[in-house]
Amino acid sequence: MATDKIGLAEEAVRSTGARMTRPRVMVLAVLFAAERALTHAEVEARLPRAAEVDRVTVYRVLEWLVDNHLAHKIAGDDRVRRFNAASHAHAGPHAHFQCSDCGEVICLEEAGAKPAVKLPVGYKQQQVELTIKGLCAGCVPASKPRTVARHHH
Amino acid sequence: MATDKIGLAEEAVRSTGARMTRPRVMVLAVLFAAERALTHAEVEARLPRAAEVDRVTVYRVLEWLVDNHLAHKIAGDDRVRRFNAASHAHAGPHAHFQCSDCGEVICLEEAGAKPAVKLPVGYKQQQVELTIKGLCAGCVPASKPRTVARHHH
DNA sequence: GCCATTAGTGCAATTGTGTTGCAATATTCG
DNA sequence: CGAATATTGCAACACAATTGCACTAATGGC
Ligand SMILES: [Mn+2]
Ligand SMILES: [Mn+2]
Ligand SMILES: [Zn+2]
Ligand SMILES: [Zn+2]
Repeated sequence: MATDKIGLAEEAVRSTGARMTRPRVMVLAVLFAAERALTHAEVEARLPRAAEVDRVTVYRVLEWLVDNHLAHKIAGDDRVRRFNAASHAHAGPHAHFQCSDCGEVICLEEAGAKPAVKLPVGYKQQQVELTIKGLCAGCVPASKPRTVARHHH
Repeated sequence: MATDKIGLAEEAVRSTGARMTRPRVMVLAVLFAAERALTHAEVEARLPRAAEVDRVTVYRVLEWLVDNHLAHKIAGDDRVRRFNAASHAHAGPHAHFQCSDCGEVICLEEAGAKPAVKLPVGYKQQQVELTIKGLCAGCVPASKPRTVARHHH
């Protein structure tokens, strides 16, 4: 499943200078192999049975990956955090899409520059986040009879 | 506290055509009187003692206000939802600021147009959200000795 | 104004995601 | 190898939000 990403993950973890542990490598490999942002539960589900990583450890590893710039975290409307490997494709700042039905999150390429906004005096800007909300392909009500089953919920 | 807003709130609730109830009026009045987006807990705390609205009802009323376009909901990084009355000032789409320390959310005027983004085929855009993250005036580490106590947490 | 209809509410229990404390384990470095 | 200590596993916890259901009250017709 994420087997071919393990080498990459090991290298990435080693590059931080911190200890290289199985949970860190396996979780990052799962993120590398993912086509979209994953929730904690999804990461856990995608870990190979043999990996056996504790729930709490997965939480801590995900946090650690974000702190070490190996992943980024997206806070969704549904109170669930989703994580993406910080790959080359999405190295810089970029926009996100979130499905308002199933919660799916994907990274987007950004066309123009982000608009400037004026903050009240004393406020300090750190980061600008642009999120498109809408329906993913799986959640758009089909005009023609549906062939695929609705994914989650 | 929110006494002078009650009339406005009554009118707004009535305008939806749905039943006018004390919880709806009181909660909306609290939002009208607020200078920033409020969490459920903050709304509850600002309701006059005499109002006596159940916790769950406050949740349901807030949701109802959003569905009826009398308020809008902002999902923060801290997994807490915040609500703002949909006043004239912030009738249209606008950006938000969220403090990454205390979680405070305020509405912002937007300067330029929102940048266009291209969605994958089959995806449908509903809404664009722009959020500035940073530190609010109360949370910016003071260069000069602090006089005001750190607000919340 | 009274009453029937039913939308809205209160209360208790429950869910779901994420956190904390602490003892046990495993990585790294000399 | 063995010490130092970063990381993990486990259990308990925190807390916003949701659900089920019986009870209450707003509304509209009479
Ligand atoms: Mn991303
Ligand atoms: Mn707003
Ligand atoms: Zn979807
Ligand atoms: Zn703040």
